[in-house]
Amino acid sequence: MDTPEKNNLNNPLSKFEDSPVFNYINSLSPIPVKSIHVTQTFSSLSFSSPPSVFTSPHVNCHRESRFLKRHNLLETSKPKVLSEDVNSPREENPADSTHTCHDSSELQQGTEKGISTGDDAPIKPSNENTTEPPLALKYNSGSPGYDSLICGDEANTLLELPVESTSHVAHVPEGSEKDSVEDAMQLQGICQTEARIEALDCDWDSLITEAPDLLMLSPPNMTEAFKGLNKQSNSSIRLGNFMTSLSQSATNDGHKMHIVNSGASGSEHEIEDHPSESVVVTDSMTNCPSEKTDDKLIYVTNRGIRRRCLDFEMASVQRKHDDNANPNSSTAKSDEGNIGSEKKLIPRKGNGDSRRCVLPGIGLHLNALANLEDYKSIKNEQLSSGREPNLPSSPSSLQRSVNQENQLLLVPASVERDLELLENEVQPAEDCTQSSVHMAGEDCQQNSPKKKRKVQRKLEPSGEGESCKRCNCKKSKCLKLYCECFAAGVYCVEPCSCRDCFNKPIHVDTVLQTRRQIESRNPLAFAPKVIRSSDALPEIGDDPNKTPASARHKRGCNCKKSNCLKKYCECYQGGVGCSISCRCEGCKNAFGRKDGSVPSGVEAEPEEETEACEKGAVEKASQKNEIQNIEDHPDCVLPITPLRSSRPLLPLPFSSKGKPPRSFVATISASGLLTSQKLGKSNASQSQSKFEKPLQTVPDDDSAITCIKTSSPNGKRISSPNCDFGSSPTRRGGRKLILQSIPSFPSLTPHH
DNA sequence: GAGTTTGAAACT
DNA sequence: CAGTTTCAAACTC
Repeated sequence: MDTPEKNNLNNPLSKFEDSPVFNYINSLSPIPVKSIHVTQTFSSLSFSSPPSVFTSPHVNCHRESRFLKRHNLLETSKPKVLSEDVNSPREENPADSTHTCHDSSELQQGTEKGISTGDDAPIKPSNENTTEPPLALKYNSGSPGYDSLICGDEANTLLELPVESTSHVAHVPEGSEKDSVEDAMQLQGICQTEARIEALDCDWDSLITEAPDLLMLSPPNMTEAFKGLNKQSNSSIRLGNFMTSLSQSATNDGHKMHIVNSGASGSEHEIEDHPSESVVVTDSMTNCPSEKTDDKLIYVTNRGIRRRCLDFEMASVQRKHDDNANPNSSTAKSDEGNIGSEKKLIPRKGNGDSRRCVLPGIGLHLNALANLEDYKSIKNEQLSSGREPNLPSSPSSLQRSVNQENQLLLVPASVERDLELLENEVQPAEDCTQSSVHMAGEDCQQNSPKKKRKVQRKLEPSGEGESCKRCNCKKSKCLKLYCECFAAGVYCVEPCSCRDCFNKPIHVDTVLQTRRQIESRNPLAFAPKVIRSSDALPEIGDDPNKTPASARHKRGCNCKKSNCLKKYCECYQGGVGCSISCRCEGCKNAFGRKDGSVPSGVEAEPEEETEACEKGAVEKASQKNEIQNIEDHPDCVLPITPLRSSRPLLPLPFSSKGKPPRSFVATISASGLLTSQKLGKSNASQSQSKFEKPLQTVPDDDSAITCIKTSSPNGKRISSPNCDFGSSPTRRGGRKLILQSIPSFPSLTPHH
């Protein structure tokens, strides 16, 4: 176990010197080759990737968090190791390497699900997020450990998040075994540098200008890293060149990744690839300044976007990034890099919307997410933080981070602190981040599960709750729709106070199976309950139902005592008005009554509308709605639901099929793959409007997809969310047909 | 924090 | 499909 990797590691260094990096640095255009490799690996991997039920964002986050922690630990403990000897780190942690090997082997062997077993071990830890020195050590130990972790986690993630995640994962685990190994080797050395570079990336311009200094100063490691890369020497000179190249590349592409990659070599290729893969995301990312700031961050964000799309995916991606970074080297550097990225990420969040962050759940509905930088950032954050990044929620934190970004570049330590703080705060919930995108942090921040929950609920009754899903299940084992996390397609996270929870990466198989069962029963079971479409307005107009709100509840509520004025009412909770499909009694939904009457002006925009009375409620609801929408309808919200994203994982298969169930779609979209598409139709506009960055995903599939599912297997009123928006709202009239025609299930269940 | 209410989810 | 039970969130005290 140890030996091979070690050997590889050692060799890599030499490789490092030899080709990629050096050449890269010298020439500046290294990207292509590696990136290509990466992509390939990804592709292979991605396909192979198993179906993860949800990739739980949480999981990913945890992992990431781990990474971060690990990184931190490493950094603190072994910052220089990498720099000194890229190889050494790997060697140092033979045990780790072994772990990695196992994981990787398992992953590879298991390819899809086999991983789960292997993953379990690794995953659990990751899930816990709790600081794990061991993990850190693993990572530190070198890429191997790192890889292992990654493999395990990633494997899960991969399984979960086939496509994007896979890509990331790919390099680590299987795929790119060779490549990965080499990359890892290189990465170790490079990673450190990259990490720093990334930090630098935060502000290329500034960095560039300052680069020399920064490199020299802030990143002593950088220099070291470079040395490591080069193995000594000329780091400064090369750095100078490197910097210039980077600056150029950064400016030009906006993909810092390239630069980094070039510098870093190997692992980074992946990054580049990712961007390409998650085109939308990447683009968005690139666009965002913040993105630039963090190469890795970008990666992560991209990944995150893809994922969160699925949070899971995101997490996986992030992991990969982290892994990539880690692998190399120095975990320490990698860690640093990660950290840096994270930090940066955080900042971005702060800067960007992220605060809002982050979206929840899986929510993960995520097309938009992909688009949204915020979403990305959020995801990244989440990932970095751990499962649930809390979303950094705290704006303050975000802001801090933002401000820090620059500082970070210069002053890593401070950044780290921030990151840690963020992590602590954030960890709670990915969902939050997502859901909260707007609300952001409110919820997420909470620490204790119960408290958090309550707090969140109080704070963010509607949206956030979802976004940061945290359940309190006692009997369902979190394997039923009763469980919000499960329903959202995300893994339960630490903040959850559930008992006997099986909704964890460790139990991926169980989760998937259960999910399948549920989907078999009701294909739309995991679809967003509330379909919002800003676009829907027209529909609304059309809709007799009157849902004032653009959005609607997929099934409609059945309230009898709450008058649809409390969260008991899913419509209300979702911030949408009741519609014809609702069977509620005495409907007084502030967002729109079943009869069509609009309570108080809610019609146009529930969120805005509700004002008066229920403003609070309404607002909350609206917020939730937004969140939900996002989650539920990736389309609408960017970030959307991690849930969806998580779902998407499952869907991946669907994707192949072509028409994932909405949930699937959502998830997919989140992941960046398909997601946007779905939304595209109905929600795209909305999402865009809100996020504006939206992927705008390609509508193609979406339309089809969206409509497709409307027919519910179960028969309860299911209108595909998408359809709903698009068609349904209008009501079923014509659209139902369409829905029927569409095979929602296939996409969903089929896979597994 | 404990208990109650509520309605969705699950079951029959 | 309808009725009942189970469940956990939402809510209240």
